[in-house]
Amino acid sequence: MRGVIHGLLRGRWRGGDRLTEVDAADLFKVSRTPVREALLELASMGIVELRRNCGAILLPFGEKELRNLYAVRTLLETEAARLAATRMDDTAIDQLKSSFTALRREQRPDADWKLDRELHAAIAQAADNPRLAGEIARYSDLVQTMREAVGTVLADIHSASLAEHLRILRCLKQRDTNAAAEAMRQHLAQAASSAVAAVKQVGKAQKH
Amino acid sequence: MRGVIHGLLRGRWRGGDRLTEVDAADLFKVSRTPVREALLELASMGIVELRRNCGAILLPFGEKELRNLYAVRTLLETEAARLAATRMDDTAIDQLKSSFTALRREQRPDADWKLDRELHAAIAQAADNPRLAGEIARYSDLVQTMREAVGTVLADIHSASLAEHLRILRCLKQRDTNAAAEAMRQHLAQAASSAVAAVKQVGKAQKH
DNA sequence: GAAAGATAGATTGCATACAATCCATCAGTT
DNA sequence: AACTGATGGATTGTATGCAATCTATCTTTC
Repeated sequence: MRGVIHGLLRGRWRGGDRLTEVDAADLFKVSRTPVREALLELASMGIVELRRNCGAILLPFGEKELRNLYAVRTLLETEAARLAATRMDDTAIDQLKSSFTALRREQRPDADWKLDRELHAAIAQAADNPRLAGEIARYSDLVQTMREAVGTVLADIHSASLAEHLRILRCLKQRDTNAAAEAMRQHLAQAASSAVAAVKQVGKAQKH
Repeated sequence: MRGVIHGLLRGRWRGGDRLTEVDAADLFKVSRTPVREALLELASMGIVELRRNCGAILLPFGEKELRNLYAVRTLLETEAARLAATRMDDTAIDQLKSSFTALRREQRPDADWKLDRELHAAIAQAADNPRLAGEIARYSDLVQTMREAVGTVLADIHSASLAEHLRILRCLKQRDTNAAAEAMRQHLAQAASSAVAAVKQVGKAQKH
């Protein structure tokens, strides 16, 4: 039950909090079985640590952890961008480019994330390495999960992202591998900074 | 039940084979519950694909998939080596070096893999990014699982690995980030070639 | 003959009960 | 007073039954 996963985090569990299977089951009005599977998935995503007969403890998630996460994500996605620069076909690039320019006209903030995810997925796909694409998708899901867990503060994509996206697409179109990788790196650095800022804001809010 | 995971593969399931939960449960004389969790873990490792009401299908695993896997692994581990070159402390490096030279004298082939895993784990640890270390451990486990699944053919570590290990340690000691990353890359390239050769051998053997 | 619908079988998703394991506390002994 | 062993509570690991869902085949209708 995927809802359980998000639910587990939407509440404000602080890092180090301990949650047993029965507690979680009671909390979400389901049996232990789906909770158990949800916890296993959360553990595989590195969000909780499962300790035998001790319950699941929610790992701390602050600036340091966020930067570590984005470090790995950057590693994966810059490589994908590098590979995509030689392998992605022009029609896919043009299609995405027009999607982004269309988005700019419409000004729909909620569609930003969707298109962002589409771009990253398309690049991962073009890298022609399903395993790499799978890892990228995993991290995309992870970020999405954390975003929902932290709340709406992270909902706004940073304003410069559109320009960054277009720059990535331009590099891909020009078949410039190094430039594409660098553009992706900078895009993710911006995203990381934005996420860190949001987490800090939430941290402050929780103290009040 | 981790035994189930290995057992699922130790048999010769060819890529595309379909296995339902009840079949697996009967096969290993356990109930569906642990089988289910094992399949979920296998799916998270990208070894099987879970299709609703269709059973788990074992993904094909040939040369292409192996090279894709090692491409991701190389990405993770070269970065770890790069980071470790500046952060790993001398005592840890020296300790590993002496372990390897001691191993050379003893000539115990079964201890090779263990020490190899220790080296990679130590470097991952030294990178000071628990998430990166976690991913590296995940891939180490994955390779180990595949190794056991394919059989004893992959059991022999390639002969040049000792020299490669020592070279990595030398680069780390010299705090040469680029050299350490390059040494790790070459080491993994060798390992990949060795694994590919073994898989091909098994493929031939299965045809007879 | 082809397509749409129904029906039966198969398969997974969830709930509950039970067994095994672990941890902490407390009593007893030196 | 410190250490060892036992005991009870808590927590996870596993088994089993039932409900929901999907797939494939067969039937019916046009």
